[in-house]
Parts: sequence; structure tokens; C-alpha cells
Amino acid sequence: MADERRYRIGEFAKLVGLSTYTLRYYEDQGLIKSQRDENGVRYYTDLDIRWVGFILHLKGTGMRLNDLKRYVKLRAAGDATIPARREMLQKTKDDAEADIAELQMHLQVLSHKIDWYDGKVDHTIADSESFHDYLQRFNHQ
Amino acid sequence: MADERRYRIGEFAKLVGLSTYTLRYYEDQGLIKSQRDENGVRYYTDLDIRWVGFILHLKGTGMRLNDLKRYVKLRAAGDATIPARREMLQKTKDDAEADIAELQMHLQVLSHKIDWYDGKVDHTIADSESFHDYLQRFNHQ
DNA sequence: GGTTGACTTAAAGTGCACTCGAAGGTGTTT
DNA sequence: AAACACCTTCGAGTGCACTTTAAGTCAACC
Repeated sequence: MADERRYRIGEFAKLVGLSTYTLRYYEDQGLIKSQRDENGVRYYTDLDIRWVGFILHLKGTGMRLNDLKRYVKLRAAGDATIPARREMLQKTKDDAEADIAELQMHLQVLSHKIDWYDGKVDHTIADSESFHDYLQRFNHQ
Repeated sequence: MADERRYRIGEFAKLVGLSTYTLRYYEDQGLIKSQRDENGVRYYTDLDIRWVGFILHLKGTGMRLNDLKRYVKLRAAGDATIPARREMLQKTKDDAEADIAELQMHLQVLSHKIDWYDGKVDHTIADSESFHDYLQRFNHQ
């Protein structure tokens, strides 16, 4: 209720960690709204901080601007779109989890390579053993 | 040793999951090498499959082309660069792990939002409770 | 002998998400 | 009165990693 505190774009930008350029760009794109004072100068409130924060969580999970726009439109269309929004978030979540799984798979190879380098340096791995052969050791099952 | 089997670029592209364009581009950039037959046509061997596979693991963990180029140069410079290469991989690994941690943090908020939607739909969360308030429940400690 | 797949260089195009600048304006602070 | 922060439109620039095209040549397969 009490959104007394008003932030102009410069201050707001610092609070949310975006540039003023980006804030205007997001507004153009329909992702965020701002209010205007009597001189036409944008201002934001604490509610806007929360909203931008949430947008950044969505972006942080890999959601694209286009999907974000779609989400915002659904939101504006009222509670009837909650199931659709839920589905969007679920898909985003599933995708992100798949990305993490893939990333971790790549990371595992990378970790083995680091170990292999260490083995080469301290001679606990034979000079003759290639990384490919070394990797085979871990590919049982 | 026995790298009898030769793959021309089209076949090789399918094997490694890259386009022929990309393979030539990577060769331009110095990331991969190819051999040539008597007509000047590129061919690759099983060793090249492994190498591209490894490159893709590195890319998969978020390594940039420029860093990949640097890595390849170090590799070409011999065993003396193993510590430097190891460091590159370690940094890539650390960065990727930081990325995952951040991603998971964002995912957690997203999961809560999904739960919140579910709570709204089945009325186990009061109509009056905002997501922001709901989130506070999980921010103790 | 036509289709397919390869070759070359160099340049332009794509997609995403900003990021910046020009040019001219208003209002507040020092 | 200058400096500063904001406003507008809108087009151009950035960075990354490809992706495609053009235009011409060459060789193998059916």
C-alpha cells in the first residue's frame, strides 16, 4: 500500500543493477512500467523493485525477452492466465534443470582432465596414457 | 595409432554434430586441423573426433572461442604449458560452478513462484498473500 | 553426364540483448 | 549560470558465434 518512496531512473537503476538505458529499453518492450511526475519524469516505487527483481530471476533462469513479454501479457490479462503462466515457469524450470545437468556432464570431463594434468605432473599417470584412455577408466557402466 | 578411417567434412560434421560451415570456421580460427587428400579435400580421423569432442566439452562449460584459441596455442607449445592449461581449465570450472550456483538460486525463486501459483489455484494460499510475502516465509536465516 | 559434395576467399547476414549517441528540450541543484 | 539529471525519437553500434552467399572449380558416383 504505502509506496511513498519514489525513485528516479538513475537511483532505481543502481538499486536494481541495470543501466538507465536498459530500464528504458525494458519499458519500450513492455516488461516494466514507470509512473511520471508532474514534469513527465519517470519514477519507480518499491513495488517496481520487486517486479524487476522477479524479472531478473526469470532472466537468470534463461528465459528470453520474448517469453518474458508473453509472460507479462498473460499477467496483465488477469488471474485466468495463472495456469498458462505456471506452465511457462515450469517449462523454464525444466529447461534450466536440463541445462544444469548438461553443464555438469561437461564439467565432469573437465574435472577429469584437470586430474589427468595433475597425474602427468606428479607422474602418478603414465606418460604413455592418453586422456582418452584415462577417461575410459570412469566410463564403466 | 591406427587412424585408418578417413572422414570427409560432411560425414565428420554429422559425427560431431557441427555444420560443415562451423568446422571450416573452427579451422580458420585455429581450433581444429584437418588433413588433405591428393585432391586437396579435407579429411578427419578418429583422433579428430576425440579432439572436437573435447572442444565441445570445453565450450559446453562456457569457455569462449578466444580462450579456446589460447588453450590450443598452449597445447601446441608442448608439455611445459601444462600448468597454464590446467589453470585455464580450473578457472573455467570455477566459473561454471559459480554459474550453476546462481542458476540454482534463481531456480529456487521460480520454484516458489510455481508453488505459489498452485497454492492460489487450490486456495491453500490466501488470496491476499502476495508472492513477495509468501517468499518471506522461506527467507528465515 | 548430371547430381552431389567438396574446394577457395571474402564479405554480408543473423539473432540476441543490449548500449550508445545525436540533437534538442525541461527542471533542479550548486 | 553552469552542471546535472532527466526527457524524446530513432537509428546505429557492439559482441559473440556462427551462418550463408557468391562465384567459380574440381572430382567421384550412378
